[in-house]
Amino acid sequence: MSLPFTQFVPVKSYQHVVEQIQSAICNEEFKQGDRLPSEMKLKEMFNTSRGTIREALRVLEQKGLIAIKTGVKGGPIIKGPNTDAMSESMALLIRQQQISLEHLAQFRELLEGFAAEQAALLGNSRQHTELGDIITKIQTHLESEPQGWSEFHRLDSRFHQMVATMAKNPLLLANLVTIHQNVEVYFQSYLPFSRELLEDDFGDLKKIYFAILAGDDRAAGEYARQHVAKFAQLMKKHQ
Amino acid sequence: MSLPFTQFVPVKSYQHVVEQIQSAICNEEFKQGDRLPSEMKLKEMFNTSRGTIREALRVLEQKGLIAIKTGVKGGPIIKGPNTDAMSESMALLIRQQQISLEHLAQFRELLEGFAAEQAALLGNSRQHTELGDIITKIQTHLESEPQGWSEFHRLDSRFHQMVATMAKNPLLLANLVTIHQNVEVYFQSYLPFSRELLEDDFGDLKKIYFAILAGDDRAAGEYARQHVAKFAQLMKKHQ
DNA sequence: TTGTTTTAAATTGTAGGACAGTTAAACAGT
DNA sequence: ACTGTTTAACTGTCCTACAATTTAAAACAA
Repeated sequence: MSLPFTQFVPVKSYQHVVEQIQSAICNEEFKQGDRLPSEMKLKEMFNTSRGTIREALRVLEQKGLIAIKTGVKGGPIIKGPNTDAMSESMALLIRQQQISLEHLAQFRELLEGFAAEQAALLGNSRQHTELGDIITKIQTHLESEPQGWSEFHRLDSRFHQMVATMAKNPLLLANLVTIHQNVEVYFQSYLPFSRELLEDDFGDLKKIYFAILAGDDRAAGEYARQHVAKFAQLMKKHQ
Repeated sequence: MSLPFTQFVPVKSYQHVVEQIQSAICNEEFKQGDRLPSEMKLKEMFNTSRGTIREALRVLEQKGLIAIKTGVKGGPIIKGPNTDAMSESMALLIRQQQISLEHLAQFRELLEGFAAEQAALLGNSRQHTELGDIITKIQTHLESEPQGWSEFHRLDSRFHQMVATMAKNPLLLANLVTIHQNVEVYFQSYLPFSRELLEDDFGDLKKIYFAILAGDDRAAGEYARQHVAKFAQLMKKHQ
């Protein structure tokens, strides 16, 4: 027996504030960098107390929608769309041991492979040039006898992000960026630096790059998947 | 020239509170359902004001770590690990970037296909039974001459969620749940109800179910992808 | 004029107090 | 055994006050 009644959930007033501001942001009534009114003004606009406004702002901040600056000409500032909140919630799940390195690697392999395939099919020549530039920069970096991962990581991230961008699906891009940010933590703590590994990694990227350039989606996807799988294996071994 | 100095970011006191409570939760010093001390007690434990504690609790709530109950024996309650925050942030990104039906459908096809493959490989017999139960329930529902989508949707969601669960990757599950929720909006507004479609849809689910039962990952994945693609096509036509 | 220091004003950060609203549990009356 | 009442432990909301931070303007010095 199920009556068509739903539970009565009292809505707290800070939630009204959150919802209205969030809607306004999603409807693009603010541009990135715009300042929201100060707490005092918001308090009057919503006819509520400053405490309530502050609770709402904390929530919006946590959602990655605004940042807050102190001082004159400070206040709540609209942030553009970003993966901060997604990345943080994923990081939290990893800390709570709900997501393991294997889970991350498996999901990444799926997405990275697909992204490379799509990039091979959809990439335009301007993007091919841009991808080539990154490859050249890595080459130059390699010739400078680097002693650590950090600079390589930056360029590697840019490469993968460019590939994901070429795949022209923002959902795919957002997920890959988020995963990348979280994998990096493992990377830095479990993989000791070695010249050999660096060159091996660069070799993989080159293979992916040329396959994309040739429009060979099957090969690009396969190389990308192998690349991700290989490094996941390595990290697991060192863990 | 880059000196090894980093900018000084003043840490707000509510963040100390958030970090300490978050660490305690991640270190499993609380069990799911445990009550945190009341705002008054926390205020004294952290030697701060109630407002600061409340801001911290709002953040923890937003992160999906606690829920708050009013009244005596109420207060902040520890939630178990969950993907609420991740789903919400992903949903927000979808809203903000106005991600199209095509993007959603493409991504869903990729994930749903993989999930079905993995479910065929990893599903245990208890899960097979559970999936069968859902199929039976849909069968019963069909025989009751339904006049709208709503009940079918509920069962369809459960089916797909069960498949994703069987794939044993929480990232995949969180993504699929979120996408499902967001696709549903399109579904409800663009697809007029029809008995024929309902039966067609049910036929697809049955094919996926039997492939999973047989452990045939290739077939399960292929059917799942076809299923998603077909409905995306239909919605696009009616749009 | 130009560069530096001081001052003022806008705005968030923190603290404290008051009271209303909500709820579980104990108690009382039938 | 059921119903209503009281109590106490909580959160929800509002208010006020002052400290800390930052920009901009004003005053001052070279």
